[in-house]
Amino acid sequence: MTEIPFDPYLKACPSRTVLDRVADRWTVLVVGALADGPQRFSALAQRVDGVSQKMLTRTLRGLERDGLVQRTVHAEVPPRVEYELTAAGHDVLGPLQALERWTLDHSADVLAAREAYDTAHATS
Amino acid sequence: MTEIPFDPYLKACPSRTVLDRVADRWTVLVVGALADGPQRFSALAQRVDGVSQKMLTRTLRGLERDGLVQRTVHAEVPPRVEYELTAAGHDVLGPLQALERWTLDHSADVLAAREAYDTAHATS
DNA sequence: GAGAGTAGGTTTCCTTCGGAGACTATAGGA
DNA sequence: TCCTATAGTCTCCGAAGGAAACCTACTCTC
Repeated sequence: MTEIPFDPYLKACPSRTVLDRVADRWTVLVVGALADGPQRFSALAQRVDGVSQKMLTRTLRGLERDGLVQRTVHAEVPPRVEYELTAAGHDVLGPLQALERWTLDHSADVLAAREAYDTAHATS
Repeated sequence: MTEIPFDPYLKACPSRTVLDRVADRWTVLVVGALADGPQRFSALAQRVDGVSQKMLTRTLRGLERDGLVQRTVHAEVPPRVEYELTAAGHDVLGPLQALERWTLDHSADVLAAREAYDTAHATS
């Protein structure tokens, strides 16, 4: 088989577009929110505070397109749509939750560093 | 001590801004490029193909402000500036490289899923 | 049978972000 | 005197993201 060395450091490499999907703030939060199991659109909108409907829709569509999320429409009234992680989606959960955990563990440090930096670089 | 439960799922939580820094495509690539050791600005610009000078500068400044990168100016002519990861920067390297590795390992699957999706949803 | 409610979007408008490319400061060398 | 090299900054413009109104389909209430 042909050896295609994916390299996201190259602008033109398709893997760059994959990285773009995954290294995104809404992706991290939405996939993280789906870790507990299937969720409805409105439940996700509540859980991921501050996401606009447009961006939630776009993020979910993107994840569905990339095979990370399964979208299921239940033909009821009012309609019910459920999103859940696919096998590939569970795969990416590991790295993304690692990122999320790092954020939790180091937020205090980072915020302190910011304050120190801003103090040191204040327009005197 | 006061218990401040950081939660990036909340819009107003400061940890959201930390996640924004770290869940960013340029951050992933720049920190990844610094994994091999100190790098000069121009070396980073070459390694991270497609990054504009503006975004490279902004990303590095942000990482410096957050205490993840150390910036060292050598007073020479022409000037020489070196960037290297701090201890905290090495900490975040783990999750970020995990993401990068996932991207490498799953790009083919994701690209295939995209093609399948686009075929299925083509405007007929 | 007119109007309201509900879920999951889509559309519109406006602000902000990101990219391309020109411009800057500095000092040694031709 | 002019050129070069480095690490940026500045300016302009198009694209992305956020807020909020609108849409659809059906069902329930009055």
